[in-house]
Amino acid sequence: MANSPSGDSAIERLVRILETFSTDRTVQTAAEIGRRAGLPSSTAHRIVDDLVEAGLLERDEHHRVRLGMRLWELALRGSRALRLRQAALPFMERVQARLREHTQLAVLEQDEALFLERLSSPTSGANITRVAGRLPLHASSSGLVLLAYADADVVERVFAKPLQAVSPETITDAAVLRRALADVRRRGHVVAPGSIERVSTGVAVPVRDERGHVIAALSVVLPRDSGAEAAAIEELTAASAGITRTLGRRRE
Amino acid sequence: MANSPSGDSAIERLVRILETFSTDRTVQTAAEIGRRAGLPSSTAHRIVDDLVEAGLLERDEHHRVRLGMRLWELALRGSRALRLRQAALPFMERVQARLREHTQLAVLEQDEALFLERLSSPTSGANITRVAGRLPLHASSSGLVLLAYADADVVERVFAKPLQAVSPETITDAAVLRRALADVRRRGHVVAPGSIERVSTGVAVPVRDERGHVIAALSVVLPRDSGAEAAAIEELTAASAGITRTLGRRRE
DNA sequence: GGATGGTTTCCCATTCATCGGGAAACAGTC
DNA sequence: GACTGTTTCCCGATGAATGGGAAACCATCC
Repeated sequence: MANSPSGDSAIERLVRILETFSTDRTVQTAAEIGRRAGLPSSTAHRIVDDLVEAGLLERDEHHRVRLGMRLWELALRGSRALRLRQAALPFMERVQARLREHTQLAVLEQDEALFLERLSSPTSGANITRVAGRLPLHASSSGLVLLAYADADVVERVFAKPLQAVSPETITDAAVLRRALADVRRRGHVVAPGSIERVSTGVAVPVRDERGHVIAALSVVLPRDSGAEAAAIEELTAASAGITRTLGRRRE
Repeated sequence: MANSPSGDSAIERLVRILETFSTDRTVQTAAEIGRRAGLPSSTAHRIVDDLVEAGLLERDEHHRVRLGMRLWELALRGSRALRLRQAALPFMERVQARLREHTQLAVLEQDEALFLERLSSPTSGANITRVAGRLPLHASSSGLVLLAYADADVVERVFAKPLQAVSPETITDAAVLRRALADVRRRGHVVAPGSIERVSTGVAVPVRDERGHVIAALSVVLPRDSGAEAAAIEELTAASAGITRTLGRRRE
């Protein structure tokens, strides 16, 4: 942009604006967006107007603004996320039907676990993960799986920073984490009690594409001492294989 | 932009670029994007680079480019589409489990029916709708429902243009369409045989938000003469009510 | 091997769209 | 009605984005 002392491109700016939205902040005024994105009020207004014009944002009855369906549509058409989600959903449903616990699909994105889909259990409690939400790689069963099969540079970056504790039982020691990752690779699954919440255990397995690359993690959250770990591993492994098979078949 | 004879804003341009992607065109070269979006090659390359930098696009092994997970994430956080989809999914699953036919959720977006979710039937045939796909309002059962409860200006715009036939049985006569819409409002559902495919019948009902506004259409696609219409209407109506109830409960 | 069609990268002078300060109109709210 | 926050408008200066062109880079095919 001309005359932008902030020194960022138009696109970075757009991303910053979109980032001001979140699950618990779905509507805001143009001024709020400006403040959060570090933009002068008049600039923020102009850009927001443009975005509304283009359909990426929508106005509600109070002239406030929220993410538009058109953005959703543009982001999904032909996205990897959609294809993977479509392939995975039927199998996730089966897992959910059998185990009746939170069932989740996550991918590695910018050194974090990004959750593409979740089927919630009506019985079981808190929802720690959310669709389009993120968790650190070392602090969730899905993350551990993704990290275990991740490229070397990702692993390096994760170990370069201190391992933040999410719960009292999060792995924060690098050596312990390395052993855990080796374990995942050896066993092909992970059982992580209390890594996020003390009362629950995450069980996760890798999901591979048609060429054998790990592209996602499939997981369930069990109550801490349900004793259902073995059954969960079995269900998840079967589902994972099914997803891979589906991905192999071109065009659903 | 400085020096842009095309006379369009940076955002329109971005939208045009994103629009070059589709379900059957998920990866392309920067040059292809430029051509499709009507941009000079050097400009296209620069913008694509920026988008990759920002994570909105991703490169594959051949330096070609596709929609990025980050875009997906940004588009979903707090979007209306996500919330609605989340609320609807369990009910859609139930419908699908009972009827074993394609089950779909669509919203009105820019005078067309935009499909937010679909659960496919393993038994039943072709997939006419796709997640993030669109259909004309007058040529699908979902569309008819959405149109029946749409704002006057939408209706006006639809009737302003000639009604394109999608299949031999698509409603193309304005008077017939008006009667059909009145029917939908009176009955609270629609049964549309052959509007898209000769061999199938669409059955759709409106989905209302907590305040009673119609915000979506829920539909199933039945084989033409299955005789399951009545059962479908009943299932869909129950599901629709369930979705409304779920939406009423704040924060899932 | 080398010729070919396409893609990508780099360079650079021009230009006009973007930026943002400020002030006034416009809500909502207490 | 006074107040606080939001939105809309205006406008001059600035420099970032533009796009033409040429060269480097790849595949692929003959």
